[in-house]
Amino acid sequence: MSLFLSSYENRLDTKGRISVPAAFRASLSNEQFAGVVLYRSFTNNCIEGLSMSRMEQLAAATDKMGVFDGTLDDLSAMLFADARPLNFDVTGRIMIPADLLAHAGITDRAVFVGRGNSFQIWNPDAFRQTQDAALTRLRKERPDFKIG
Amino acid sequence: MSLFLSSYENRLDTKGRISVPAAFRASLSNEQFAGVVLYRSFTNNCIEGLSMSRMEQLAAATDKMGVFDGTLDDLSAMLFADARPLNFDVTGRIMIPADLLAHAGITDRAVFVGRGNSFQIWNPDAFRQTQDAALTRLRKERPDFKIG
DNA sequence: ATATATCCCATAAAATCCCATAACATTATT
DNA sequence: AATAATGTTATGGGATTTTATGGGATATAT
Repeated sequence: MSLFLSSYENRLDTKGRISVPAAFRASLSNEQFAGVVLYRSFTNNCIEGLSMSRMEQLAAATDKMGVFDGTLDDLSAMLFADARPLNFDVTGRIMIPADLLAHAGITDRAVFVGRGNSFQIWNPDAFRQTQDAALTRLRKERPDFKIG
Repeated sequence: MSLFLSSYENRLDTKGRISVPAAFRASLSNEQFAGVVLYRSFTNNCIEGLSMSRMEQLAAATDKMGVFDGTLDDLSAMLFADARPLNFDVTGRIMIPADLLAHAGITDRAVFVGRGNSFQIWNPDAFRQTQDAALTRLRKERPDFKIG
């Protein structure tokens, strides 16, 4: 599975459509389902994005351990209930549902943010703030960190 | 995995392209992805460079934390969001994005600096200064240390 | 019927391909 | 040792393709 890397800011048009970055589409090119799965982040004011196959992988994983873990069960139930499969149109755009946009505070612009095996969609300003905060936190907590 | 060694100064052309040193390309020749991954150094005014396979290793390491608990490490989150996968063109050049160039203060020339498993890209003058400073510091801290 | 979504095509900007040439280094030749 | 020959690498620039975005027309649903 190829990774989602980097960040791309795109704009929503008057019809509410937005291009999924070409690089992300490339990461999804071997997928059965030509599109993405989105859901509201539990932890941030942003939208979480996955490939359909990763969604299936999650279902399999919860299946295995889920029955005994109440919290996990709740989480995955929520996730599956909230998840929206969205097809690309011919030019690689999607229409993000209004409630997801509201949850992320997105109006006319959005940043697609790579997270390795998944990605997020943010309001550009909110994202910058969160990034700055994370960097500050990192510098404080481990001033000597290296990427090895 | 082969190493990145030595330093090479190359120039950016009018389109912003720059040749990745042939020796570095050779180190990457058995990679799936024909290119490099660049990101802004957290600690220096320079650009960090990695192979894609190294990026994938990192993703695999952080993946266990996963989707449900949302605890993807600050560090890896920042890294994935900032990392730019850049393909070589036919002659082994890449286009370094403008924000990375700005971060490193690079305009028309850049030095590729081997760092073993990774490499860095510097403004030539900034690199020389940093090198000199490091040498002075070393001499002071260990007066008995010999240069070669 | 009215709103909502999908298909289709158009366009400008940016990235990439492709070929040509210049610089360099290495080897061979006198 | 000096010079010529060769192959590799770096750089330059025109042509082509990709990508993001816009909008009209057609379909679908409430």
